[in-house]
Amino acid sequence: MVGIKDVARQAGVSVGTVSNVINRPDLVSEETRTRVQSVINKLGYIRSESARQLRAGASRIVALLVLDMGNPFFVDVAKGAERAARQSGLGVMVCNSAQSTSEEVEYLSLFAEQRVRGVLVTPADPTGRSLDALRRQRIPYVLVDRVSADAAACSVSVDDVVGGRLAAQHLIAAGHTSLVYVGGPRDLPQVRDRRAGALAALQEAGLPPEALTEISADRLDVSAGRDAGARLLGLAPRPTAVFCANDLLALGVLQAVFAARISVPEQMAIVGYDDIEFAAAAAVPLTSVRQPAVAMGRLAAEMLMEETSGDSEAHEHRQVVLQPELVVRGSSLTPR
Amino acid sequence: MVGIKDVARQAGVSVGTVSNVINRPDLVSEETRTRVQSVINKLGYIRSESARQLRAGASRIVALLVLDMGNPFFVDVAKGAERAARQSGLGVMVCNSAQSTSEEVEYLSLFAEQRVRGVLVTPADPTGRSLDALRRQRIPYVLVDRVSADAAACSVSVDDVVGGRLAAQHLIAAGHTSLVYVGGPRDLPQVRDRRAGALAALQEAGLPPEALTEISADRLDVSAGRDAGARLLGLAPRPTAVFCANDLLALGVLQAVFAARISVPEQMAIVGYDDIEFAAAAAVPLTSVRQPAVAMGRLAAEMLMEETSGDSEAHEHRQVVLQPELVVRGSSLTPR
DNA sequence: CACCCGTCATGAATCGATTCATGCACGTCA
DNA sequence: TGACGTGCATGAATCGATTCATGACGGGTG
Repeated sequence: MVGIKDVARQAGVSVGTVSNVINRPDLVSEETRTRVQSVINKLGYIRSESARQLRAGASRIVALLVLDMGNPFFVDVAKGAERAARQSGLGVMVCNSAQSTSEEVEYLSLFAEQRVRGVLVTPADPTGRSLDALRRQRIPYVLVDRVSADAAACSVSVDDVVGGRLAAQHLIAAGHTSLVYVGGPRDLPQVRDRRAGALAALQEAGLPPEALTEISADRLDVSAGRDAGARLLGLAPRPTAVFCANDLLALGVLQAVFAARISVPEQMAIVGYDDIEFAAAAAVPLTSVRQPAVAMGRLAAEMLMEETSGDSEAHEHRQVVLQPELVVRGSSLTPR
Repeated sequence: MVGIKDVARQAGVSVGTVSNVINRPDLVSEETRTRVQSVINKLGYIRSESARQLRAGASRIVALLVLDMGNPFFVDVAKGAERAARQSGLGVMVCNSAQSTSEEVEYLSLFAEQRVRGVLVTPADPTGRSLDALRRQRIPYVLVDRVSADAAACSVSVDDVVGGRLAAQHLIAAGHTSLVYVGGPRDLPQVRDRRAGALAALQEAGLPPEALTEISADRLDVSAGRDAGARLLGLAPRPTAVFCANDLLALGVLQAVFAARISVPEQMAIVGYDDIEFAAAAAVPLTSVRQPAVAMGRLAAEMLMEETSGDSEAHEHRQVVLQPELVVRGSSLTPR
């Protein structure tokens, strides 16, 4: 493998000069620069990131750890983060904790070994303990889609209470006086907050808390949604309005409801959450609460870079909260 | 940041011994080992991957470069690759070329700088030129979902001609005598091969090549599918059978067809490709050609590790071709 | 007692790029 | 002419872990 020394020898200069050609070309005379450049091209020299990194102390990679790469919402977050990072010359390593605390811990220690520049993470560990490892190593991190409980880090999130309220208000305005919330694992703040928002909307409309029935799925994916849909259909009287903690669940529910030949939205209105592309593409387009996923990824990356670029003592952690937006589609239109 | 030297000093041993405790514990006496271990824990020492890597010459990371992370098919491939790599203690860096040759080139050079252990790639560049960079750097790579034209590398793919034939045979068996192929960018082999398979099936059934009408989408995603669906509806006479190059397109077509109040499958049968989870979750569950995506990712990673572990001279490149499978669902049931 | 062997620990050399104190050559100005 | 500055190039030191030749020590054997 050709290294900087080979280039230096071929070009008849010192290694320091080659390094300068690459990193501070203005310090090198025109003539030397072109000569060295041409040798670099001829030999196909590619500098070793590990050597650079070793010297510099930190890598040029930002890690992104998400809960579920099978959820297009996180794919969008990744897209936003990647774009922002690339603009600053950083690479992004996207990893999937699959909502498992142990996977999360393993990945975080992998990141620590890599001396990544920083980590963008939607934690799976409800205790937040797994992040201690990062703190001990002084690796900056930004919480994504989660508010930092103790303000120990920056965070970018979307107001899930508002989102839940928007969804429920919409259903209430359409005349529904009771609704079902299809949630997921209780320890996910997202799941809890969306429910809290829905409850608040009911209360504001003068409806009792009992107007909200909850069905709890054990994962947040389509097949869990199908199971939830089956349970939903077993309820008596049959619910007329359903709000799901995310679109994957909603699509599963939709499918189960369809299979039972119940028409949407006439007999049952369904609202999802995230507004993934497949929500609009469902045969009955899904009403959903849109989250600015790409923007969230971008902001998170930008905040991380802000933190790592300035001097770390002066840095003040920020909590950015974005607003969700209701997107009304066919699955919840007011029946005439 | 605490390094191996700090550990050595605290534990009263040499750096070499600390290294041995970590990497070859059997060479160290019980007593020393536990003492060093406890110092490691106390100080929170985490070894620097960059330093290891610099010495070792190659990193412990495998790169995966896919065409579209928005396509759940590639998410599954990533899942398979990740699982296999993790079992061998390797990390996976997943990146998205978004079908852009220039992005691809940038990422590949990033990988080269990182001295990744190897690359799993579904090339976007139709010329295959972008891979030369890897070859020059002697970075092993495995083609995913693509056959190596010149056998210059290993590859794992699925027989797309067979897949296309399966889809078309199914439609022909249901009584359709002409069909529309909704394809994508012509330079993607996947798109071409699936079409070729469909043509072959027509021929085998004694139907003329004109029985296949082609509509070409410019991307392989849902919104391109919607556009294609609109064009499809403009055809006269209206087609009764549609085969799409992937499920994203098919979902878009389905949506457009639904919006036009044409019933599926009674008035129009639709078959997709990939069998992503959302295919089954569509309100009219989509008939699709299933590809063993997770297995493909796993195999690709395994072949890469096989290539990198043995001595590279002895390695013989292999071309593994998997078989697709038709999954019949509601979108194509034979009308009674 | 001399010798050998096995078990452990040592510490210098190494990987490749960056950085910075040093110095050379040339030009300018007093 | 000597002093000084500027523009460039130099090469040794450095980052942190691994590796390996070396050697210390203790026990067993002839």
